[in-house]
Amino acid sequence: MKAGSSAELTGKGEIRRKNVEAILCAAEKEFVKHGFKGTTMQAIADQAGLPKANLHYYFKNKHRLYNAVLENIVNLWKLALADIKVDDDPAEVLGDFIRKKIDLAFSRPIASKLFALEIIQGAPHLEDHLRTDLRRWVKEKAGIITCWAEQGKIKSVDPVHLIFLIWSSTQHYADFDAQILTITNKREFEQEDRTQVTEFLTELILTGCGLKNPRKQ
Amino acid sequence: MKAGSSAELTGKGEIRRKNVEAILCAAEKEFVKHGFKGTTMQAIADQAGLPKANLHYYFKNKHRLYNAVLENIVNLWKLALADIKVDDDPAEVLGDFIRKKIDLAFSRPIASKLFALEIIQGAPHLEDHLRTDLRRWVKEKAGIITCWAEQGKIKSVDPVHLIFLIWSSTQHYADFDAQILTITNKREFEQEDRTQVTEFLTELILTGCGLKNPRKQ
DNA sequence: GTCTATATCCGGATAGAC
DNA sequence: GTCTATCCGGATATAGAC
Repeated sequence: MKAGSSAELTGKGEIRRKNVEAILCAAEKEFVKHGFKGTTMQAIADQAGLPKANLHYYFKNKHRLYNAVLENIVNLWKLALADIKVDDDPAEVLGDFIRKKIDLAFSRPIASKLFALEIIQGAPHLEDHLRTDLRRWVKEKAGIITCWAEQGKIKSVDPVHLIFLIWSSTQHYADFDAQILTITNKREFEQEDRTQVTEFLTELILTGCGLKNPRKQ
Repeated sequence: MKAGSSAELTGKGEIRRKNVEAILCAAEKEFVKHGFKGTTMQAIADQAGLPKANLHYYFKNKHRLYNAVLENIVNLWKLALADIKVDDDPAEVLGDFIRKKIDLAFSRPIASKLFALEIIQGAPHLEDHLRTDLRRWVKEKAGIITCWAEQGKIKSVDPVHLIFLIWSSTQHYADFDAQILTITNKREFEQEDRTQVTEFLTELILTGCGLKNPRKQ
């Protein structure tokens, strides 16, 4: 059968898609556990249930595979960067932002961890994204928060540190889950925990900004 | 000359102390950059300015060396766990705690990062510390915060999540420094940044707890 | 106590059979 | 398109000279 044929329903494209998916998923897990250098192609192959040579067939080398994993994660992040306008209500917007970040942390903890790992190790593969996309976004949003302060809609707080606070406090539940679960003596998070964290952070941060939580009572 | 002799002023103990110190310091840096598996003894030796075989002389193997590094870090953490009493003033105590954590983050960023790395990767070497020391500490302190709430000294917030919030928001400045510096377009933190972060977090978190910042104006 | 030289093993990558 | 067998560089650890 010739390569590239699309005669069959479950054609080669389908197998490829499934294999690539399995490899990316396995790679994410392994890279989090042992970092880029510490992860072996063999371990990823085992996780994915494929022979090692197939990984090289689909991705050429370890670096390309790693970059593919990271790219997926950066895209997730971009989706979570809410679009805020000056006319919006501060309490609503900040609340939404907190909720969105918590959802990401609880639904994709491994992606969150790999992102954190990269930053901790000096962001060697993410420098571009940080310097362009993220920096622009922070500048824009900080400007809007400053406007709100000038209009008396929000207490005058440093907007950039406020953004960092929301990032750090929400991401913590993904990155440090091992610590949190051990300390609270749980095996894994439940829906209840997610709700509780959302309420706690929304309430405390909004109050800290001199805002009223619109969802409270 | 016999081993164990202490005849000389700069005796063998002194050389040992200096070498061990250099190795531990170099190891901390390398382990953060590449994780446990990804770090090579050769890289640590180069960093420390010693031949590789000396590392094995002082530490026997890679695992022992890693554990020695971690032990130092856990001790740092224990020192930062403030001792709180029910009769203390909540605003003073929480402010002190925030300040202490920020000082640790800014003065020992690499130690902070290695600790974070361990937790993110599932805390394989720290489980004991988390389950015993840390869990006990959190339980105790949470109890005190609950007492404060019952006495009306502080708004009724979830004490455990409040502790996590202080940990995450302060540690963020060490662990994510690459992201923060890139976004704010700086080369490194200055004393001014440290002060600003302290004031921002103290003010926002205390306000969020319904407390007045005793150091403000 | 220090360091060179080396034994042994493992990981990334590929050649080539199927 | 898939997988086995293999090459080669590099890592841990140690033996043994100094």
